[in-house]
Amino acid sequence: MPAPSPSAARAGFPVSRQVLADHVYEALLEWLMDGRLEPGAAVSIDGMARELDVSPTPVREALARLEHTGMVRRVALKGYRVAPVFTREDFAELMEARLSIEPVNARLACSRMTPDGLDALKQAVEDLKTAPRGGTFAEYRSYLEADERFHQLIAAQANNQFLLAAYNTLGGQIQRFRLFGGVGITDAEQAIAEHQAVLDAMAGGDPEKAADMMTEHVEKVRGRAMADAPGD
Amino acid sequence: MPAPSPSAARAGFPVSRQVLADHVYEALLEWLMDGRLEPGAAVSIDGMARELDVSPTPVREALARLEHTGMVRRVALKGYRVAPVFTREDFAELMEARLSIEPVNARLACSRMTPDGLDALKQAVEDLKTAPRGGTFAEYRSYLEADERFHQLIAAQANNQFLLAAYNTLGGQIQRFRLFGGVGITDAEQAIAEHQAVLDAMAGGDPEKAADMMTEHVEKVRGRAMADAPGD
DNA sequence: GCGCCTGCGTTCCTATAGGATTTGTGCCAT
DNA sequence: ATGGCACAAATCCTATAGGAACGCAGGCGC
Repeated sequence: MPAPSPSAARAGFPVSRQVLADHVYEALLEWLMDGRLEPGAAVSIDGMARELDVSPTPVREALARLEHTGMVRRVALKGYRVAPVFTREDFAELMEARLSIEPVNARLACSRMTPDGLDALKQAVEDLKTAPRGGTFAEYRSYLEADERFHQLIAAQANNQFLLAAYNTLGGQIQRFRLFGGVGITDAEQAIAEHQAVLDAMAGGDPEKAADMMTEHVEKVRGRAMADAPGD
Repeated sequence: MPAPSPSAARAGFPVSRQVLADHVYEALLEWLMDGRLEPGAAVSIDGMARELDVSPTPVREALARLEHTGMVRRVALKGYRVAPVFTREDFAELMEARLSIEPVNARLACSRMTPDGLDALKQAVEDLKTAPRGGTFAEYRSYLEADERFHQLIAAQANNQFLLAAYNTLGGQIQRFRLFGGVGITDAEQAIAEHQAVLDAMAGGDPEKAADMMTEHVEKVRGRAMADAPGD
């Protein structure tokens, strides 16, 4: 159907070309990560195909991949739904998992840090500080993005493909919780200070301290969230 | 005609029915896990469809899910291949990741252990002891299966969906390494003793010791494997 | 001989069609 | 009024067809 551009043979196509299913995957992931698809909502294959103006086949493939991230769930012969909102137990489990992985990432990232990596981290913290944190979602969206980016960069700098994959799975869930956890951004000052503490330890080249600061950060995030949202 | 028996009206159909793509997924996973599909081998969509006597569509869906486990890799417009053999660095990274997750699993599993769970663990260790460890693959296949099962059970008993998901991703890679790491089973006696030590700590209800024993086990596995397979 | 290109088979990728299943609605019997 | 059945629409699931890209072999020019 997109006959006008049958091939990416134009100058400088990406090193690895993408197919339709990849674009669908990215579109769905973006919609999940920025709240356009709400927890519990049905994700119809045919419906998505109509909306994206593609056939159901690539949508099916993209959803099959997304299922493995835990962000959508499938019931045979019934279809896909966005994973439901976190319960209090889910959140506790997520934080427990973060506590077992992120401090390790921080320690490894610190000992293997590159100058570029450190710059990127500094930029993320800077973005956190300058990001608006107003009431509407569109406002503090960039704040959440910078938060997620900070942790993702550390996982990447740890230079371990398996830990990175494990974190990325968690990261999607964390971001979904940030969006739908019920609480807005009520702890920006403290969170920024904790991020800064991690960054300082990294810049100082102290792996153990970086790990400790990360542990402290995640524990405090857990404490604040559990206090803010006692319901459920 | 009062024929209200759609199809699954047989006695006790599974709570969640399966579709073709699920069967294809399981078949491929089994072939990957028992060595029938060797690292680097091409996994043709059409070819698999012919072999399994289904259309390419469910095969494509199954492979899309498998890609996210890291056991197969996809190159756009070129197809899927079984992930290549582990390099020495890959193995080191895998063990590093295990060391950050499995001791935590062991600690949590110990404090949350159920009697049934403990029985299953005991059975796994028993199976390890009695499994043949002869030279041919078919011989020590059950040994590898019991090994993987032991660790998987602990991850399940930890009662944390995220840690379980993280472990399962690692577990597939671990099993693939056990199969294709180049070394057969040269350390059964020591490995069994280490498993027994973990089990004893679990049975004794000492979470910290369980975690320590697990750490020790993984570290020793790493040490033995690095010594056995110095190449690469 | 070496490099390039041209043709062909294989494979991937997307769209489409049709069967199977679930869900929602309305009617009928109790 | 309530429960159950039948019918209809929407959706999922699988198969199939055809276009597009890749890999390879063979031939041509240098």
